Amino acid sequence: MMNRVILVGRLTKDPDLRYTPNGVAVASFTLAVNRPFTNQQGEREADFINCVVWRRPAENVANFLKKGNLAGVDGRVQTRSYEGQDGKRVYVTEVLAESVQFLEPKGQGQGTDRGSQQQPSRQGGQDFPFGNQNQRQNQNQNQNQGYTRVDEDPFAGGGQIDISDDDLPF
Amino acid sequence: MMNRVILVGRLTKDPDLRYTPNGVAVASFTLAVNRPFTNQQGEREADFINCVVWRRPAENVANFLKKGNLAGVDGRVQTRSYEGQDGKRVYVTEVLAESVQFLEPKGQGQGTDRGSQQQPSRQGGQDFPFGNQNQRQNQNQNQNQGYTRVDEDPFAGGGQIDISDDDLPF
Amino acid sequence: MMNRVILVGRLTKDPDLRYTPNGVAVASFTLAVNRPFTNQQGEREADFINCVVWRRPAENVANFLKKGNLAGVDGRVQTRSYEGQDGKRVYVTEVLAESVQFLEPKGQGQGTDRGSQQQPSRQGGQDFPFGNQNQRQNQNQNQNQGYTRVDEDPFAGGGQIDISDDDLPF
Amino acid sequence: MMNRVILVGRLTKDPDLRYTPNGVAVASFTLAVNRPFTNQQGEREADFINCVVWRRPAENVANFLKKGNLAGVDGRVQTRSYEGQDGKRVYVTEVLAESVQFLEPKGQGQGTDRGSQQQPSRQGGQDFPFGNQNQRQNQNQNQNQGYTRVDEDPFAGGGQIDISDDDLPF
DNA sequence: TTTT
DNA sequence: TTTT
Repeated sequence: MMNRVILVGRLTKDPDLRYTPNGVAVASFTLAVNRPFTNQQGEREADFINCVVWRRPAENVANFLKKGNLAGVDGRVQTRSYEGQDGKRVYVTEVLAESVQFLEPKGQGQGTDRGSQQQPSRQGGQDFPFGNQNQRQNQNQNQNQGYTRVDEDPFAGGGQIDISDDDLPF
Repeated sequence: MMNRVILVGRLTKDPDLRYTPNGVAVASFTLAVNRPFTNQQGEREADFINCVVWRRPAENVANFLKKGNLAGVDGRVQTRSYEGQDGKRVYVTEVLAESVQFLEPKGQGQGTDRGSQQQPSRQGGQDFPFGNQNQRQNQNQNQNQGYTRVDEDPFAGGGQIDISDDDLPF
Repeated sequence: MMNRVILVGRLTKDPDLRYTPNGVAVASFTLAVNRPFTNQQGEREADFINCVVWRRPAENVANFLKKGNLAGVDGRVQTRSYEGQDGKRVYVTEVLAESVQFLEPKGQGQGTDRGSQQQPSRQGGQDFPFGNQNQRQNQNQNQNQGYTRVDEDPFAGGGQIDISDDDLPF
Repeated sequence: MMNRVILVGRLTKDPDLRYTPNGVAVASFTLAVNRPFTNQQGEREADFINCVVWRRPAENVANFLKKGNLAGVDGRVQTRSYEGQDGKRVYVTEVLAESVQFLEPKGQGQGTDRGSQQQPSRQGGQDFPFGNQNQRQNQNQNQNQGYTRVDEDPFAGGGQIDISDDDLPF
C-alpha cells in the first residue's frame, strides 16, 4: 500500500486557516496546476486540487502563502465523506499535504524558500523560516480563544460538520 | 507546475470499461489504499481513490485486473466538473493513471507482473503481456459496435453526460 | 526543495543489516526495477537501485524481506561521499527509504502486506506486522552485543569507513 | 515495477549539452536539493543529484537553465555502468528526467514557467516556451555538424566511452 | 459504493 | 469557486 502525491502549482486564493475544537490548526487551499499539454481547442487547462495541511505547517501556510503564490506539496491522496446539506453523503477526494514548499522568490512578497515540514527533525531542527517558534505557538494558543471551529467542509463552503479531530491523520 | 501521484492498493470492484463515441477505451476503477497509521479508535482505515485510464492500458486493466487485485498506478491528479442530475455542477477529483502495474503474483488469477504503460517504447516495445496485440485491437474494434458510450460519471453511476472525447487527456 | 522517490521492485539479495557504534540499525538492499520499455536489442533491462533504511523499519526489512521478494520503497534520493581505498573520494547516490512496503503475498514466504513505516502513528499505531514489538526491541538490544559495525560501504563490500551515526538522516 | 522521482532544487552549474553520434541531444546537470532537516551540527545539508535529459527537453534545459536556477524534475532513477579509466567498472546512479520544470520567475533571467516535457501533446501541443520549434530543430541539425560526442561520463569529466545511443531510454 |  |  503506497500513496504519494507531489504537486507544484499556484494558490487560487489565500489559504483558509481554522482550528478544531481541540485547538488543532488546519489550513486548506487549492492549487491550480497547469496541465503539460493543451486540449483539443489548443488551450492550456489546469487542475484545481484541494489540499489540507494540519498543525504547525498549517499555520506557516496561512502566514506565508497568498493567492497566486507558487507552492509545492508532498503528501497523500485522502478520501472522506460527510453528510451533505440535503442529507446525502458527499464524497471528497483531496490531498493531505505532509510538507509544503514555498517556491515564491524571497524578495517578492513574504514568501520563503525553506518551506514547511510536518515533522521537524529529531535534533530539534528548525523549519519555521524566521522568528521564535515557541512564541508563535503561544500566540496561537491565545488565538484559539477565538478560533473558527472546523465544522463544515473547508472547500464546499456552506455546509455541515465535516473535518473534526477525528480526521486528524496522525 | 508538477503533478504526480503514485498509488499501490487493491481494486474495490472489477474495473469498468467503456468507449467514447469515437471508440476510445476508458477504464475506471477504485483503489483501496490502506493508511499507514491507525485512527483514534485504533482501526486501520483506507482511502478509496477513483482512477481513470485511457486507450490500450484501459483494455489491459479491464482484461487483467479483478476485484481485490493488488495494482500500482503512476499518474496525475485531475479535476473536472459536470452538470449534476439536479442541474448543479459536480466537482470531481480523480487520478488519471498514465501507467498501471499488475502486482498480483502470476499464478493466482490472470495477473501479470509486466504491467501496462500508456506510452509504448519507441522501438515498438511490447507491453501487452501476451498474445497478439493487433489481433486484440481488431477485436476491440468489433466490440465497439456494442460499446458502452461514456456519457455519465463512471463512478457516480446514475448521471449525466460526463466523460466524452473532450476529456481525453492527450 | 522537494525530493521524493517511489520504487517497486525485487530484492537482488537478502538485505544487509548492520548497527552503528551507537546501536542504531541500518539495512541496505538493492532493488531491481524492470524498465517499462525494451532496449534497442528488444531486451527488457532493469535498474539496480541501492536503498538504505534506518532504525526499526531496517529490522523489519531484515526480518521479512528476502532475495527475490517484491517490495515498494517511498523515500528520498540521497548523496554522500567517502574516502575510497585508493584515497580518492567516492560519490554515492542511493535511496533513503522512509517506508518500505512488503508486496509479497502472505502465504508465500514470510512476507507481509502491512509494510513498515519509519514513523509510527501518533496514537502508538502498530506497524510491526505481528508479535510483540517491545520484546523484539529487547532482542535487538541483545543482538547489539554482537552487531556488525557500519564502517564500510554497505554496497561496495570491501571498503572503508562509510556510514556512521553522522549519516543518520533524522 | 514502478520507478518515479520528483525533485525540486537548484542547478549547481550551467547544464552540459552534448549530442550522440546520431545527433541526439543529451543534457546533464546537477540539482542541489536542500534536506528538510539539519544534521547533528545543526547545519542544513543538501543532496547533489545528477540528472540527464534527452532530445528536445535537453535543448530547452540548455537554453533556459543556468547555474543557481530553481528547477523541478519528474523522472526515473536509472543505473548504468561503464569502464573506468583504470579499467574497472564504474557504477552510476542518476535521475533520468522525463520532464523539467523551470521554476525561476519570468522576469529574472530567461527562465520560463512553462517547463519542458519529454512527450509533447497528441495534438501537436507546444511545449517549447516561445518561437518556432521546427526552426529550432533545424538549427539543431546544423549544430550537429559540430556536436560534442557523448563518449565520456557527463558528470565525472575525464573518462571513457559512457553514454551512447544505446543509453537512449526510449 | 468499498479492498486484503 | 479558480492560479500565472
